[in-house]
Amino acid sequence: MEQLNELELLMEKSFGEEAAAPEELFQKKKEASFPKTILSHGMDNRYLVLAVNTVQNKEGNYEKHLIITASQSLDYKEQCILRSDSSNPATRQMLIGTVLHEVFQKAISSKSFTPEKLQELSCQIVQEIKHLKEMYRLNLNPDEVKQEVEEYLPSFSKWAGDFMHQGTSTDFPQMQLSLPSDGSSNNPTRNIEVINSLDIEESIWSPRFGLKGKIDVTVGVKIHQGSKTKYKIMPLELKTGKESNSIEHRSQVVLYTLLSQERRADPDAGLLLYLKTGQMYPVPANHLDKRELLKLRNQMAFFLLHRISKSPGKEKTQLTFLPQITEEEKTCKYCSQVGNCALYSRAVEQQMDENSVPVVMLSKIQEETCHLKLTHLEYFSLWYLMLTLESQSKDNRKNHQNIWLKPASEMEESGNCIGNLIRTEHVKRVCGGQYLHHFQRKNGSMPVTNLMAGDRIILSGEERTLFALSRGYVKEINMTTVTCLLDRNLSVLAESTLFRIDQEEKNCDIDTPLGNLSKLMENTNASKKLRDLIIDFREPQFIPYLSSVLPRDAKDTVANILKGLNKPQRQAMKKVLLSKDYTLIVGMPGTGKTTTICTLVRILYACGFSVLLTSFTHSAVDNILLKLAKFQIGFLRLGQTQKVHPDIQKFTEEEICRSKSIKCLALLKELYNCQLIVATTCMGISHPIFSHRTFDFCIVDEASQISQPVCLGPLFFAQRFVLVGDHQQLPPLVLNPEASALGMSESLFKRLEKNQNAVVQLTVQYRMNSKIMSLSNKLTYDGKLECGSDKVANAVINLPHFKDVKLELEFYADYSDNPWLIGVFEPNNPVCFLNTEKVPAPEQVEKGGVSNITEAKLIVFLTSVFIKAGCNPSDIGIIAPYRQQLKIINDLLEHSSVKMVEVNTVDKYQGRDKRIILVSFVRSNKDGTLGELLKDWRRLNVAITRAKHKLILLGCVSSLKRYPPLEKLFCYLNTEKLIIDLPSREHESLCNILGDFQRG
DNA sequence: GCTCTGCCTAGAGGA
Repeated sequence: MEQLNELELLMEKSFGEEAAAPEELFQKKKEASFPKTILSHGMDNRYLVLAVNTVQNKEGNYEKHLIITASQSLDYKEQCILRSDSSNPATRQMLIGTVLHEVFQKAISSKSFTPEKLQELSCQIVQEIKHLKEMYRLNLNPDEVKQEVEEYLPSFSKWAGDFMHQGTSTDFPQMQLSLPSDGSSNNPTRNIEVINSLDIEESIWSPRFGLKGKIDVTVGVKIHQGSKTKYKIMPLELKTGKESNSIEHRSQVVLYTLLSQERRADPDAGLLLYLKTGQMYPVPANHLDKRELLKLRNQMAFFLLHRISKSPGKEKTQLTFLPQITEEEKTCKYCSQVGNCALYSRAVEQQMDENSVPVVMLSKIQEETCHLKLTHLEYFSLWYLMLTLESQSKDNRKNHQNIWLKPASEMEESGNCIGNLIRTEHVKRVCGGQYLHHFQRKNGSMPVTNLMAGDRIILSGEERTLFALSRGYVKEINMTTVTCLLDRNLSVLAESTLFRIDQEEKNCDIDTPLGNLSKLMENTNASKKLRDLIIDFREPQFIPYLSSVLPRDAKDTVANILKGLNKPQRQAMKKVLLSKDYTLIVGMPGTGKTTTICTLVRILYACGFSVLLTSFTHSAVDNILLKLAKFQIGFLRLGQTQKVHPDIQKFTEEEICRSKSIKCLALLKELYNCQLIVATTCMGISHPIFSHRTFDFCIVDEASQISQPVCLGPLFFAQRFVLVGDHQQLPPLVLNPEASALGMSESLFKRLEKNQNAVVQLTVQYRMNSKIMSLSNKLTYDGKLECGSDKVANAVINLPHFKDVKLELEFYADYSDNPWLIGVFEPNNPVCFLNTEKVPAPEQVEKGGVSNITEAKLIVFLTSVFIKAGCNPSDIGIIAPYRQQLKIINDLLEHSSVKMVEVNTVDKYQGRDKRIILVSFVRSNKDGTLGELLKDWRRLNVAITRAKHKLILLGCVSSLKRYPPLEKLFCYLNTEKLIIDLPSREHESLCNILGDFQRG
């Protein structure tokens, strides 16, 4: 039964039929196995396999069903299901290994290895939520895990008794250890004494060797040789598996000695401790070994660095070949990456002949990939290439080298670093692996900085040797102190240590989308269905009659909920309920997407369906949940509590565990299984809940803004899915131009829209009045948008003091012959474009971005007038495509003491609205320079669909009409006579008025 | 040419 260890083991009582084994053979086996076997609980238990059946399960995966018995009389049998779970490489041994590491680390830190202490520690650690979560994932019984952990404990005590007792040098175990620094000395026998633990999980990055890692235990060791004693600080590596003292294990220790040199003197050697037996081996770090390991490291790095190449002559970028596939079948047999390796080889390298791949491996590749069509392989390689390109794009590769190379004082100028910090107050342990630290500037106050609460950071010492001590995030920052949650406790360092904090680079997560892509290619029913639908565009199917899906007792409730909806919304609900595969809901601007999703969830809930609710961002997920919470519908919100909306935090796993003080697996299971509705972001799908639960429906909001491999993630866990979005609004963000050209910004929503029978459009909108709505109807929606009611259609802005303001303005200047001001502020003119051509208002291009100071001044003037006329500042929104312009506008507003007016980019305003929107288009030049941003008609569509009652557009018509989308807009505005020219030098007179305004 | 959001992510063991 040895080989069962690598498989997920599931025991179920069963008295099912079994295939009979030949009687003779069976008798022999029975006699051979039973007499010697101890039939008890625990690790050494033995069973006899009576029959084996291979069965395909619901998900299409193959399982082995064994009938086994533990009794000689054969009257008590059990069924044992063996599942090879390739998508989930975590195993029981890994979990037990992790727990044992923690127990040992806690014991050595507290310098106590008494059986009582060890017992207490294992009890505590096994009960920690993070481990219970893994037990849930792996279907393990906590008692069994605890029992298995406890079997190691006597060896812990034995080890401590051998190496850590009080005594003379010769009392310690003798070991063969020749330290490289001793030269070729004669006698390699030493007595080894472990004094203490100096650090646990010490995290070291070594730019010098190009390595990083965490050292299990950093120990102080005395090496006795005769009367001589040497003191060394060494890495101690713990192993819980078989005592192999293998080349792999020893090499790992050698690498740790290299890391260790970044912080202190060369340890010359490290220690390898097998916790099963308490046996410890010294590992000398010989020069030649180090050199060979670094050579291997460099070969690996080479392949990782050159994942793509441009073929000579051609402009086309391609994925490069991976290192040659090994010829050893055995190595492949136990590799967790065989599937991916075969897939890459077949799809990317297209290696299908004996010249490029070892013959024995060809069949392996064939076996792993034969279920895939050419279209699937092409989809895989294209997305693999695009994801790789994107992950290598400039913004994602801001490397860590500055933290290492540049002093903090220099880095502070960028605003991403704070140096010269000392620790104040005590370090507070918040929970396992999170420590609250307070820092203060050693002399003086904090520098000007971009760092904000919630930012991920890297903490280093000012000294180079203390590079990247810990990672974490900023909890709070003010003029005098920074509070950080760090993954390590820094109180082990001297109090006078000077620290620096650097903002962590954004490393784009390529693992999740790649993992999803790989999963899409798996030979399971769920993946096959998604491949059919997504790659091969199989037509989505629908059930003809609602009666077959609606439970009778839910009909009234559903009918009631439907009452509150408009016609297209009801159609959407119906379509979803009838769907067997998927539905796409197009939510045009202002059509109540969030309300529609909320209603959809309520209906599905009433029917007893389970729903997985997701979106790319936390805020989009919470928007729906905030509405849902009002209807007394229960749900579980997964994800980090600190990222969740404060009103939703009480629904997070962490909060529920805390408030109900959940400390056992049974309660955790109940928590995971009790809600029909589970909500999380698309990236949150590695949660253990998804290794057991599937859902009737998966709803993805903002789907038109999510890239395909990310959007795919949650879809694996549901029978059918609903994508909600609008591809006429902004697409997924892609940084790399080549990836973008290859089609990376096409969302799954856009791709599947080809199947029109799956699409429902929400066309009735409740945001814009009819004049504002007409713009995007002409520009993008072909007149499909309609107002929800006359009230919506005719709504205008209310400016109670406008008459007074008008009088005041006329006091300064005569506007009778150029009444543009009235044109702008008149509530019955909901749309106008102010042309700055004659002013003029030229743009400024700097390295930080594009801006337009004249436009900014005009915008601020208009805003001030709206407020003076009685408009609530929080009803006004200012939009510009460029960050630099926002900065200038914000500065001017602050100068004019205008508060509560929200200034943001077009991209950030997607999904939001305001009563009044002012748009500054910024671009204005004579040389014809065009930026990329305004070329995208979807960005323009978003910009002009945010205002409810009044939309003021500001820019230079002659420059802007070079952009096709804007040209189309001007064409319409012209026919409606909505473009107003500003007179020459108008901004100067207005600025004077503004000054008087504020004084008055 | 200037738009930016998700991820706790190194190592826990197998042979």
